[in-house]
Amino acid sequence: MAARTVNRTTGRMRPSIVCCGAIQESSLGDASAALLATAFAALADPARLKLLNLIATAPAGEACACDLIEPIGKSQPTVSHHLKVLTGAGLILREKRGVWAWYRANPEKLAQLRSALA
Amino acid sequence: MAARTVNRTTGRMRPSIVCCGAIQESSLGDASAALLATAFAALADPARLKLLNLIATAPAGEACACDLIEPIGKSQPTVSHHLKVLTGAGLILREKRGVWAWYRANPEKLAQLRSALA
DNA sequence: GCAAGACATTGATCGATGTCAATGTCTTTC
DNA sequence: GAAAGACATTGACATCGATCAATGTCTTGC
Repeated sequence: MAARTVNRTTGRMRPSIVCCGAIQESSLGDASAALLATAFAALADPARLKLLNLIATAPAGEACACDLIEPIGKSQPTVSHHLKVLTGAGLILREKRGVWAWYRANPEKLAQLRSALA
Repeated sequence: MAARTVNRTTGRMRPSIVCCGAIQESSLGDASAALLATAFAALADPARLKLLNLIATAPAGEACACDLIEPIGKSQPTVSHHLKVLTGAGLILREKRGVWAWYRANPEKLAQLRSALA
């Protein structure tokens, strides 16, 4: 198992870290597997997928927490919990503005997970 | 919420079904969210990510179950359970050949999940 | 500073899930 | 057909996670 592999198309060296093509990478390590599993676990819930969808498709690319409770159909603490899980996984970013909390999607993290499935 | 959207690059109509760009799609439905959540749940475990990695990087693109127990470091029933979860999610395909069970990755399903994160 | 409102946190409950020992079901071989 | 071996299934247990009511912590207006 090589610590580094050569990208066949670019010819450049590609370090065998978590961020790229984890499934196709040789010998996925314990730490990498745990990190990826946590990220995918954040997506393994219908309510969180809906939240991420609502946030990603919101006008101006951001959504207020106050507008996310009704469409989810769960209690305010439950929605807050799910938003915390998504934030903790790095899938969404939180910004407190006055009394309100605004969330927007994190494209880099989504791209990272996408490439992990390559 | 539009039932159909137009792909900006191709100009062709794109049906708003589960398979493509679920996160960016408007109003993710209950059924779609549940299906996607199940698929991501199958990836939300380090042992299963390692199994998928081992299978995807195996010579000839397939791996025998007998070769997957030792690298995972779990009991045989546990590994069998994880393989069943991955198979049930459609991420890997099972073929029984004589006494042995051979597994290979399902590229279509992986591509489907990748595009759901777009 | 007090009341109101927006989120977050806590504590409790209950179902889902990872794990393994024991056992079952096939297939192959002698 | 009996024995051996490869996986799968079952049952039991412990842990994790989703959910909500109650409560806490801020910020904003008055």
